Amino acid sequence: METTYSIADISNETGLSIDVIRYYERIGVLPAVKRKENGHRAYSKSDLARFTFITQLKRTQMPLKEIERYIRYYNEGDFEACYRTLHAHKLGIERQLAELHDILGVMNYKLENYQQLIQSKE
Amino acid sequence: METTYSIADISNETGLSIDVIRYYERIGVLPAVKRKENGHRAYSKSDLARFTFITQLKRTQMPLKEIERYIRYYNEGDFEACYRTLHAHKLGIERQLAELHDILGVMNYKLENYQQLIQSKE
DNA sequence: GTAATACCTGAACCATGGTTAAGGTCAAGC
DNA sequence: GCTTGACCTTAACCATGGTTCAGGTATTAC
Repeated sequence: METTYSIADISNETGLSIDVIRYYERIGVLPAVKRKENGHRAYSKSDLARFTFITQLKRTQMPLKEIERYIRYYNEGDFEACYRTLHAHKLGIERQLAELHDILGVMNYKLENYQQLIQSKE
Repeated sequence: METTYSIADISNETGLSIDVIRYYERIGVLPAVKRKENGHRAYSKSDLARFTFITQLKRTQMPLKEIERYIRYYNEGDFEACYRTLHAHKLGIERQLAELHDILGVMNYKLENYQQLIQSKE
């Protein structure tokens, strides 16, 4: 009664294209998984959970190399390294959030200027 | 009494490397500026202000092509297009902020797990 | 005069993150 | 038995965003 997922299922769940999933596996970002007799990849539930988290890391602009390193630490059981990597990355995201927030302010100011410019021309 | 800035000054103010400034000029992202008699670029105060804003856009991951398009609209006096471009981009940033925020939540959860794992091993 | 500094140009090179193409296997439905 | 669909592999190709190199000019400092 083991549920397995095809590569297309994983693509649907994670939003990655099928080609990208194979590419990530090739470069070591997504771990290789079991195959069915016909050679097709058969993903387990825990594979899916892992992949979901990895794609979340990717959405935060974590470079593939760093994701790969993180995965490696995890596979080696070096959870302190996992912690450190994740924590450092989190600080980076927080800095980025703060910066984006500031820039939004600048953009709002510019947008107002443009609005006035446009209205005064009508 | 016109203040001008060298390319090194602009590099210091914007955080872009000198090479990148020349590269951006080449691909049309940063407008070309006046030269001194010796051929060196002489940036004005308004150039600096523009470049600062452009580098802010870049920090929000706006692609160089889109920045270039925005600059073009501006030079053509098409402020409505400027407005639209900026506004659309702003919505994108807001979506990204929301997503990053969610993922931070996931990361905090993971970090806690790792902490417990690490402490239980000590 | 010569060295160091600051800039200039054009062109080659590079890293990252994919995408596409060519050719093949396997199972299901008609 | 043949087409369709889902998957497979290897390898070439591509876009973006730079970086580096080679060779040259002008200014200042000694």
